[in-house]
Amino acid sequence: MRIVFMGTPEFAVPSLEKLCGAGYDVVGVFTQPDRPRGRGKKLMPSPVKETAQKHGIPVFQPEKIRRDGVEDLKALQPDLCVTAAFGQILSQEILDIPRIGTVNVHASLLPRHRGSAPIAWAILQGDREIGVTTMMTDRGIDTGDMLLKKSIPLESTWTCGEATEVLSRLGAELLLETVKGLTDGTVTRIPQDEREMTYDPMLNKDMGEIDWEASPEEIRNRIHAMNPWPGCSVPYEGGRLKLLRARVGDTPGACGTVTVADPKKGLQIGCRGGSVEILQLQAPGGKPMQAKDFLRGHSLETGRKLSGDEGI
RNA sequence: CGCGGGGUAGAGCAGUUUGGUAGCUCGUCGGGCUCAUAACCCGGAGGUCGUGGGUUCAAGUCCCACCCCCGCAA
Repeated sequence: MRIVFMGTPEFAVPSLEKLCGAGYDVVGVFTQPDRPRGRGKKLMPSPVKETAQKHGIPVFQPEKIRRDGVEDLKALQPDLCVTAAFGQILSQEILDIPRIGTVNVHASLLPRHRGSAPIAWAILQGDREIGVTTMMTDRGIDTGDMLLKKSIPLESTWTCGEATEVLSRLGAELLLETVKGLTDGTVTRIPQDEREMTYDPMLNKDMGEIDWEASPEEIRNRIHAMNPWPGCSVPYEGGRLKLLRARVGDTPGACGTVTVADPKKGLQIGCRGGSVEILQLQAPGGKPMQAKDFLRGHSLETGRKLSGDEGI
């Protein structure tokens, strides 16, 4: 079976690897064009491109596949297309090319969390379970019929980055099952219940703003959901102190004020109905570190307010 | 040449402007105190100050080059 894979970030890599490892004939890979990224503004290939090249698979990087990629895709004569966090919307013309159709790997339990940042939104909204769904891609955004679904409990310690890693592996397994089931006819298409669907917008920097009037759980969820991007931070000595990891604390105090700051006891900040303990943070110019390590070299006064422009 | 911050003991930092004995908090090791300790007291070990060169009587500090780490830009 001739498969064409479309994907871009790290999340899609295990799916591509699994297909190759299972012996499927991946005849081409579509991914986003190299973008200037990283320090020095160098042109960087996407993780999926690097993986494809490692396997010697031809790579196509149209700026807009529905405009510049149609002929290339037709020439590949795919039986099946697989998308995973590709980052481009497919036109009907594209969808009509593969004989069997196009399967998408989506990192949520559809119909909840349609959109491009499903994992972050699941964490942000306090979901107890997260998961992946494979589906037939159609012209809408994550609206197609579902094929297989797998869920796991969401650990309260997980950041979005960590959950993404776990789900990318789960998604790869599910994709393999789906492709198998699709070829031997054992999977069935299940329409999404539109009444239960939610569509979540892309993340932006403003979402890294912490409302200290929120509950400890809500604040922890936000910190974890925004890690690694866009990140939650508070003003600190002219820069920003990034808050990377947290848990519910045990030292209540006024919202947004430091209630504990000690190399041995850790760092806690008061919020509605309790406090949040900051476990891991990142100072300007520094690497991520444990909050207790940070406090060995920086002293924070208890009672200091860290909301607003003042910082800490 | 996109902009900026940084590299000093096991960890986190100060010291660099103005060159002159390597400091702080914590950890660690030994001793003491205590019913007890994330408590306290005493003592010790632990450092090529990122690398190479230069200036100087003298360089963590000034000059040049290089290496590495991090933030912003999605």
